[in-house]
Amino acid sequence: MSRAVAPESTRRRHSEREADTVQRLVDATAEELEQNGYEGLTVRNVARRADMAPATAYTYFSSKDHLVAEVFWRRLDDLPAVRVDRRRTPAARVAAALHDVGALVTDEPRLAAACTRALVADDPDVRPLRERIGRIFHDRMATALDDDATPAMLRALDLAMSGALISAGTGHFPYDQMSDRMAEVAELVVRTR
Amino acid sequence: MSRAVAPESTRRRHSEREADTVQRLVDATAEELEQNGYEGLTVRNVARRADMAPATAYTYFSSKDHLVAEVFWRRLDDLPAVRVDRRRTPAARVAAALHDVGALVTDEPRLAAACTRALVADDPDVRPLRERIGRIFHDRMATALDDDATPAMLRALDLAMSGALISAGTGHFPYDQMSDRMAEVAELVVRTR
DNA sequence: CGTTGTGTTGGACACCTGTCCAGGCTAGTG
DNA sequence: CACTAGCCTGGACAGGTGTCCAACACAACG
Repeated sequence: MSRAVAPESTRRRHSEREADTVQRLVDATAEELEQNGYEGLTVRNVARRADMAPATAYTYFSSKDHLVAEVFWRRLDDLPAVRVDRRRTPAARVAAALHDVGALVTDEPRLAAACTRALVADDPDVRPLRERIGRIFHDRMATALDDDATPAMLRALDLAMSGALISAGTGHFPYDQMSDRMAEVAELVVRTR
Repeated sequence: MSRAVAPESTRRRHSEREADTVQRLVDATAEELEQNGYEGLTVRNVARRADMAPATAYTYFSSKDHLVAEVFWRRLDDLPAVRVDRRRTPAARVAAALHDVGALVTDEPRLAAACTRALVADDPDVRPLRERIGRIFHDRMATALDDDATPAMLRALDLAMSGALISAGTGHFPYDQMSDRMAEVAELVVRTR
């Protein structure tokens, strides 16, 4: 990973200068989100915080949802790789693989809650980010389970993971329970063949 | 169920006349959604279609999300009750219980897709509807499984169901696969004790 | 037959959204 | 040093959002 090779999430390719502009926007979004949450978030506010004209922000991001999705994706992409301890049960390995994700959403609940909204947006620029994010979760769980998993198990875990993010994001349960809940699902879903 | 006793989803209690106004709004929302989808949906458009002033619509519904959530909830609430055939496997019973839900979202994909967005809104008027809708799914699955289910299994299925709705709603798979996918999850999750 | 209460109305409000584009600034090249 | 790309800017645009409120219509009641 990651920032070294220019990421392709935004609307255009990046020169060094542009990459910096994008980075400033990403940082400003995270700050704005932390302080004022999704409701307070405005592309124009973010631009002001990043000290640039709104039109510039719109050059790189098509909407606030795009901005939020990008921030979340970068956070996830920066997470340390999954390390698999094969002595543990499959459920424990899933929980471990999702531990960092759980910590992330627990640490930045407003970012996480914002994603609940942003990731379902049908802005065409959000879709690829949604897919990448889904793939990150999928790959973490697949890695954790390695050959204890069948495709059907992974499909079940993928569904549960989306559900967990949404449920926590809408306040159904606290973010810090997320990896435990997923462990519970894994417990039921996975068995050695 | 249902419409006979005034439902409490909307902002205010209803006289007969008000209940009629609300019903017109609900119908207009469904039509508007079917024809123009969520993006084209505007409280003012819905009001125009229902042949009333926008201010009137806002008296009963706080936002388009509230409108959409209400429509979906009414559709679900009107579904025939779950009938349990105990000779079938638990997974088959879950699939059967969700069959009507699958048919609903397959028949009205634009309504379903709109819900993907509307139900995560943090409009305070949406929350109770989100909860009721969650409860409908939960109860259908709990009824289908009866005492083959543990609380942990139901929690897992609840997560998977939210995930399924979101995944289908964002185009990850078609709505007509929803109950099959849930059957697959149930297959993994449920076993007799 | 008036009065009262309930529901509806239209229009103004402040603010947000995403788009557009002519013009300005600046770094790097020749 | 002058010039040209490349990037940024400011401001205007048409639309949408949700709120408010004074005025209105009309049924039901006494």
